[in-house]
Amino acid sequence: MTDTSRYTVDATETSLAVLETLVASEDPLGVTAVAETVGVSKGVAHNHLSTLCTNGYVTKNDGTYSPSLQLLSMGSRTRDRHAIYEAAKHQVNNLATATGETATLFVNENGEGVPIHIAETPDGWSPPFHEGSRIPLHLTAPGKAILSSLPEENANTILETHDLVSSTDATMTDRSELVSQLQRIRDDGISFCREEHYEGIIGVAAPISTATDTLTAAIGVCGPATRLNGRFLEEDITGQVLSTTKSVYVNLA
Amino acid sequence: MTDTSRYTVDATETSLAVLETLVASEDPLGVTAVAETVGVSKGVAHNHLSTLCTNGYVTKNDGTYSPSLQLLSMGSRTRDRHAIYEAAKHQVNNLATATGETATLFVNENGEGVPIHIAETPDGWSPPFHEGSRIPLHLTAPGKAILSSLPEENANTILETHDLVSSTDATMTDRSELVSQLQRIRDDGISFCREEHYEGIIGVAAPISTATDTLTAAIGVCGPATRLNGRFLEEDITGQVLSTTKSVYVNLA
DNA sequence: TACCTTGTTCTAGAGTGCAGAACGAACCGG
DNA sequence: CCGGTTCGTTCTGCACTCTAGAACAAGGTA
Repeated sequence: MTDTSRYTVDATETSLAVLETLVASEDPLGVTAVAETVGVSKGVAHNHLSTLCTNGYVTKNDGTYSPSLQLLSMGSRTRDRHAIYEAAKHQVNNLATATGETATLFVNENGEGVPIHIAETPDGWSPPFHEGSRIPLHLTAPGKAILSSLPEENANTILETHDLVSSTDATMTDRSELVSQLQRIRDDGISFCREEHYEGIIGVAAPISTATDTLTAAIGVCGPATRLNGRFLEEDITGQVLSTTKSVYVNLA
Repeated sequence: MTDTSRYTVDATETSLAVLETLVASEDPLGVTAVAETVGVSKGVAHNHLSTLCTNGYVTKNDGTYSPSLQLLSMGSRTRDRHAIYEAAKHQVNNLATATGETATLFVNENGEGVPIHIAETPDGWSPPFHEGSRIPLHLTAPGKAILSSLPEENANTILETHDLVSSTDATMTDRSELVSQLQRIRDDGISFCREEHYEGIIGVAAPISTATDTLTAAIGVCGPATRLNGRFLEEDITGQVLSTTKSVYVNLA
């Protein structure tokens, strides 16, 4: 008995597992492969796949199944619910163009950092996360910027419910050390990440100030340390991030 | 008995209806509102909502529910399955910058046109559709470009299974007329839309040629007729669309 | 305080989703 | 051309899950 909370719809969980299996796979999958991955019988996998199919979440080609772009539609609708996205996306694009580096817009969802816009440059480098990923707040520059600008009690509940999981050697796993760094971020208005999330990747970010406290988001720039080292200050990328967040603030008013 | 095909998982359909209700709503919804919209009892709505919640598809705040950015994550993963997206996104961005107008990348999914990338300009105008929407192929310039470049039998099955639904007065609802227009598009390599999808919006598009016939996609430019009229030829926006698709072709090789 | 209206929990039984087996089609090597 | 394998699909009956509806708790309002 998979008793997560007594009032859980098992069939739904099976369907979601099927869908996630398809999304996670590189290539289209057949019924048998899905059944094995999810751990159900072939017949059941078939029932769930055809249900997802008739509802438009999955497409079928030559007996193999793939997730459909309906997910993109719902995802983009969900992103549009965050007012900050419309208010900031062009400025984030401009930031990427001006710096020649990847610029990102992060929001806080349930105590985790989620990039809802990633503006890449045509140089071919892409960050190792994608739009919609959940990334622990303490791991990235935008995440720490968000943490630093949250009301203190909210930040504390987040730190209590989410472990400071380690991602690289540089990850900040000590809470008191993190708290003092957050204070420095509050003082300076700027947040840095030095390979704390991925080896070889560094970033800067600043929180987006808001009149009301309902919004919490941050804008950042990140890229390979080999290319970016020193440039945050030398080329004033830091200043560009700050003025971007300020112009978004004006845009919101 | 909702007998769509005898082997359908009803509980899954209920959960999907719940999720879609949340996505469609502007604001977070409570249990009662969801129950009414979906047409189930309060208790059942609650079960499905908490199932979606524990699985990360929905977030809960003060007793109201919203769709979560997990949908964006899965949507963006699904988009990344289309190799054309990586190959074309920067060129589409450049096209938008060069023309000062909205540029789009469409693919064909199950006989419908789906924009998987929309590059807007900072002028504030946004197209009335969003990434992931399904749009009948005959309604848009990119859609017709796709139809024209499909192998003839595939195009025919699409025209047989999808009605030429009317969207505006200008919509092409006559099949033979459409077929002859498609031939012209094949000859010219370029496709136009003159308010056939929405009043006041016009567009140009060209299909992306491919060595293998597996890919079918198109790149276009669209915007308000009041601003765009005449400029397709005068400013050679048409030529820019064409050279963009050519450079993507090279990029794919 | 009394009375709404929320969200949540509970229960019992109708009916549905489940495993597993059987079917048919496609493919492959001999 | 044919036995063997593997696939997707269909089938069946029973166990158990999901459902409706009622009851409960918690807030808000007058």
